[in-house]
Amino acid sequence: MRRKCIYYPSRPINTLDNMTEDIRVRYAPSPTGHLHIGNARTAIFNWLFARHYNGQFIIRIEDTDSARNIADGEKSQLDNLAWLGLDWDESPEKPGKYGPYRQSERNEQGIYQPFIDELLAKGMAYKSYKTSEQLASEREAQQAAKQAPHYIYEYEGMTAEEREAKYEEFEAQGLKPVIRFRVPEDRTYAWEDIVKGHIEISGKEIGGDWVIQKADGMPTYNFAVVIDDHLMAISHVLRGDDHVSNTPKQMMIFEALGWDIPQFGHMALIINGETGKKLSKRDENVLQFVEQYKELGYQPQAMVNFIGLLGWSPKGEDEIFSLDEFKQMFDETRLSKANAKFDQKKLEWINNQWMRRDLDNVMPQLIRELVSAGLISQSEADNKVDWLSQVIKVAGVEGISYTREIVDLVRKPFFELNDITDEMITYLTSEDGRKVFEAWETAYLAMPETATAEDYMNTIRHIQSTLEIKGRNLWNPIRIATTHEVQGPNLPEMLVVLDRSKVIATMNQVKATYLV
RNA sequence: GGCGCUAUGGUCAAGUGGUUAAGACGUCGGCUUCUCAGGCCGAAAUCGAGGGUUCGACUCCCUCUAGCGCUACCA
Repeated sequence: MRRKCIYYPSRPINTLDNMTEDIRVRYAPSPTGHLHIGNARTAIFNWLFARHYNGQFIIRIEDTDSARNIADGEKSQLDNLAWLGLDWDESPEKPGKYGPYRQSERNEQGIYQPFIDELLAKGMAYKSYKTSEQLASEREAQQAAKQAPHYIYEYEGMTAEEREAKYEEFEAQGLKPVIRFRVPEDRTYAWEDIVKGHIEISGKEIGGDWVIQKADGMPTYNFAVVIDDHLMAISHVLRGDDHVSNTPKQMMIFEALGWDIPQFGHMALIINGETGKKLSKRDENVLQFVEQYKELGYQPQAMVNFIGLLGWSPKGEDEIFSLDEFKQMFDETRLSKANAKFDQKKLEWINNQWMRRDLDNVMPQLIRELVSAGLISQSEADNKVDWLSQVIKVAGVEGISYTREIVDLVRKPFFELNDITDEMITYLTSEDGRKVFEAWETAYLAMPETATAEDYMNTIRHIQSTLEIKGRNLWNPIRIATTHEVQGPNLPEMLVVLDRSKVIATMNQVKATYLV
């Protein structure tokens, strides 16, 4: 059964605000790449959980696989988290009293070794010298026999002394051991999951004795997590569904060491809409990384808004929320149990909403897009901020999904002119076209530079009534003469923004080329 | 194969025995008497299937099916 109350250590946290100081959650990425959408989601929900209950949010780097760590992985992750608006109480750069915050450093300091030794001494773990070839052939044999892969304990029936003797024998052969945990298969591991309710898994289903320390001396993930979560006083673990089957392994270590077990919550996964599978870093067809969205000009608030609604729903009907609003509303019982497809269209819509809501703040970014697209130089842009923001508004920012899209919207006719097509020539040189052009040219030249969109509209309406020409036959010749386009934003508004001398030059050019 | 989890429209989802089954994205249609964008209005679901329980089931139970996850000296 799901319940709103989370017990830690044994009291409902919602009833007493001053009890919430015990809440400590963590985001624990491995620095193998940039911040993935899925990881961002885990981080955001952990942050929300911590902040909603006035708890602490800490970041721990799980870099026990040195082969997979990449140079700037950690920095990039943290930078992107900060960009999203998250903050944290403890991290490698902001050590608290539970440091260090990188598992590699914790290992160097010998934090894990005493617990490995303790388990060894208690006979709950042992040294295993099987080679990867042996392991592979055992597994193959099991699969061939249609059995579930299961580790085969090599010291069955031996006394401790006999086992020690074996160790020496293997060592003499120059073999390096890993440490395996002796899994109690008669136990059932059960917990009340914060999102999924009651879950239980039999010790028999673990797959047998698993490695807690690798041959290189590094602890494995499932072991280090337990040690660190305990030592760092983590009270709640909110993570992806894909960790459900790790949970019993971790529980047995907590138990073996005599420690309290944190509350677990396993969130449904984000899946790829096309493949239906867990969103994977290898899916090239979906933008996977927060950084990619940032580069296209998605707003951090929009990313948070979108992710916050993926696998979680608020009570009312609103859809646009800030991080702070999510924090106020957060309720772990509203976390969805079913996987959610990543819907890029919805993200686009949410980002559009945020850009419009926050247009003044987004404007500098929009202008920067024009500079990086080479439409205008930086110095010129600096001098024409007001004009550029008018152009951007007239061109239709209201319709774009992310800032990068403004470039193509604004390019023509504000920075370049289209070629005149045959269709345009037809509009221009028709009988109506010639009349309209002449009337328009006269009217426009008579108008002051300060004319408003309304003035231009009135002028065009006036031509409509005197010439009795309307619709495209009226508008297109004017559009073509001034912008070389037959479609685009509202013409009167464009005319306000367009440089008058350029418009006149364009009109003269059109006239000389097609209307003499 | 085994174990675990999940199942409301194309998508995100509300819904906890009696509702016309919310809302949003997307799609389609109409209007906004130049186009595009925007705005406004409107349309579309036998609640995975089959059995029960009940006066009554999207809601409870059982079975099936499907999907996903895990099954490493990765995390």
